[in-house]
Amino acid sequence: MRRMTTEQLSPAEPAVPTKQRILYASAELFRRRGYSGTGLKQISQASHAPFGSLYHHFPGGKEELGEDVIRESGEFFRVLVESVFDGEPDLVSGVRAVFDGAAETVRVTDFQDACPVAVIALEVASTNERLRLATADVFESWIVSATARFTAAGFPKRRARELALALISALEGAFVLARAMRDTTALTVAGRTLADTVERELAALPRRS
Amino acid sequence: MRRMTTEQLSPAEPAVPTKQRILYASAELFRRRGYSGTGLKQISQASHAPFGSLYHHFPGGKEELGEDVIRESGEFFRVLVESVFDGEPDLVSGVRAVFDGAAETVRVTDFQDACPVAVIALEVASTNERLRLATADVFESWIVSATARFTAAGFPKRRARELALALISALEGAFVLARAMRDTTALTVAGRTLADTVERELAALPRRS
DNA sequence: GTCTATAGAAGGATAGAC
DNA sequence: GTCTATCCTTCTATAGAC
Repeated sequence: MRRMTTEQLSPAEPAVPTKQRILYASAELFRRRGYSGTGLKQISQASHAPFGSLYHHFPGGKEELGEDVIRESGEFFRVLVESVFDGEPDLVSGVRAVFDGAAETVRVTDFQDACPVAVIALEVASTNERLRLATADVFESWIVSATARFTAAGFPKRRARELALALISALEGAFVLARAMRDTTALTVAGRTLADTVERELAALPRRS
Repeated sequence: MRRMTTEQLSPAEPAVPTKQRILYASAELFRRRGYSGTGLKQISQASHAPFGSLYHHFPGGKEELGEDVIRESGEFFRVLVESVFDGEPDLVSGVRAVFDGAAETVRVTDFQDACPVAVIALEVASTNERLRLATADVFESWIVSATARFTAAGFPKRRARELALALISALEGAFVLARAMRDTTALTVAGRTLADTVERELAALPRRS
């Protein structure tokens, strides 16, 4: 599967528009050092963009940049996870593949990368309503996306959304543990546990006509 | 149950030793504004301690203070969760009570408080080895604590630890979602999902002699 | 739209009087 | 142990030349 990182999208090549370079570099820095822990000068340097360009492309300053990073990263990961699901024969193996893919990614990046949405969500949920709302919107879009998978597999809508919530919760939480402990076991175990639940409930579902 | 917050432990009363006031105020600020997002001058102000006292009690500066906050908060929450478990008649209702208690807490604090350990873990796991190690130690202590509960209920040690990992992952992840979305559903759903898994596996366990 | 320079505030840290 | 004053760096943001 594709690696769950945006690293390869932050080149110094002039072919990539300045605004995109800034966005990608910001996402990389935010997910590793946090939102508060990342300075605009660092972003300017990492994106090979002069400092003034940041305020040209993001007149709202760091906050606007943060919001754009959240929303773009959210979209990126939603598409990525959907592609992982699409590459699997059924829902249960799809769930396993998502967690195993995440485990592989954190291992390959030497436990450097976290989910930028979760990092910012934890940091600013209490203090910055604009960014909090952006993270909430992203989580909701992920939930809607996953819920559709579960309903398509036969779950009633209500239960499908609950399982989507449980999936994303487990994934984000296991990410935190795996990175802190430098051990991917939390991710693989969380994935298998949830996959087992889905499999069992799926088998107990009444047959569709 | 007791509220999952240290708020009440950060009084201005001179009866509380300065060092403790600093620790409590730091924990409060870190969990709401993050580690990088909290300044030492803020801590000095919130703890009603002169700035110099910070470096008197924590010669290692912000990093030492951060480590102490992680380890003390970790111990605090471990004891708190154990007391919740002890107040329930069995393991399954204990699991539910922990998640429901967490949901109640975030609701009561108006979604202000996160888990300080998770916040710092996400922020600094890649950039500060000392703090990363402290968060890893805390997570490990939680896992050990939860594993003991599961083994006592009859699970084999290997599976007990897996369930402990799944529990803490789900709890931390649901915390992130609940706070960002200002909705405790993620916590209650994650708790119920995990409790169901535990209940089912418990029933399938061979009877103990 | 690119880039430099700098303002003004806040950051962590230290020295030293009391 | 308490508290004030200050140092130097870094932060976000802005002004303005090109």
